[in-house]
Amino acid sequence: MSARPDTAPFRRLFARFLKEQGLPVTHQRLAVADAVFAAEGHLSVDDIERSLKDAGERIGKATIYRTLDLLVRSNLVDEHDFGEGFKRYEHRLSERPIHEHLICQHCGAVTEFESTEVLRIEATVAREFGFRPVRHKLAIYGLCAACQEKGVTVTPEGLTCPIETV
Amino acid sequence: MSARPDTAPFRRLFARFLKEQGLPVTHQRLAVADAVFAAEGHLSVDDIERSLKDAGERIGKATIYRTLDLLVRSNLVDEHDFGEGFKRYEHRLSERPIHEHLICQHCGAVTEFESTEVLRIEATVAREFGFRPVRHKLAIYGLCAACQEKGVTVTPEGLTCPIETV
DNA sequence: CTCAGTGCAAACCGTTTGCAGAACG
DNA sequence: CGTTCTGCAAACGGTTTGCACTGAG
Repeated sequence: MSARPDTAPFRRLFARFLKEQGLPVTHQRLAVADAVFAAEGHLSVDDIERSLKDAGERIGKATIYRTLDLLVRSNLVDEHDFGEGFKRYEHRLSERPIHEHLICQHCGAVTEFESTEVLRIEATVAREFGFRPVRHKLAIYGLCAACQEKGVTVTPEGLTCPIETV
Repeated sequence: MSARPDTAPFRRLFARFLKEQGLPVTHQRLAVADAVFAAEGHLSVDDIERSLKDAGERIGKATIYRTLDLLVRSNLVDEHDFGEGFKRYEHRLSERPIHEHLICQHCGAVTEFESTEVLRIEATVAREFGFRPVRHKLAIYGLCAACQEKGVTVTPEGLTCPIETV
């Protein structure tokens, strides 16, 4: 349970970004950044708020949202939407700079994986459509191994394929 | 401008789905289904509401949302979230049953493309993580060809990579 | 006739914004 | 000290829900 890496270097990076943009380096901004950098998973705003409260910080939700916007703009943090009705945030300082997500539709577990094939797809669309890719999001939804072992199955209730159109 | 395919067969499919589920086949449900089947692009709820109003239908927003839920459950319609703060809906009756999206960050244009490589990626994660893929979403964000020709460029304001972590 | 569906409006909930007071530079 | 930020609370906007009424079966 010693998974608390030193966040100081990351905090310093964020401070540098703020200075470059001519923005004040406030205690609250550093505290929010710390909360995100210290965590490993995909954090909701509620997660961050709780983490700050546990750390004894008294920071309003509005400030958290405003700081997350800065963190995303600084490229130090990625914003995700896993279709839960709210956003999640993940720092980019792991050893997996580009990765995709596997989302279990039953338990909600999120697994990360890397795929160089997506880069090939990007290159293909660049060639074929003249599109200049900047960023991509690949999410695969399904059942994780643990849920399959528990005997969970997806219950299809829709019309079955192939669709007869006549 | 004759892009108005016959929606009757699709409407019949949806009616069949409703009957299979023991749900009443109402005028409103068929009207919403028609509006989605008749359109080609990725529709917002506002688009659908407007289309229904233009067709002389007086259908409340709540009914549109409730019917879209049924259409998605029937597998006749896909739900998308392109990060605009609301959902978009697209019927599945085109000749591109599985396709991915190219989203221009400047003009918002959405282009569809097919990629068999994503299926290979799905197979890989199935093998590697024991994950059973059901559905995926791949969206590539960047600049479309038209915007590039207009001289639009992405203005990076964040810290530049690679990130020095010390 | 009965029960589910519809329309309306209010509730919901994550997120954004306006403003008086606090803090960075 | 001026400008920007912060916290609070109210506003916002897409979506959902409660309820009296309508309509499908």
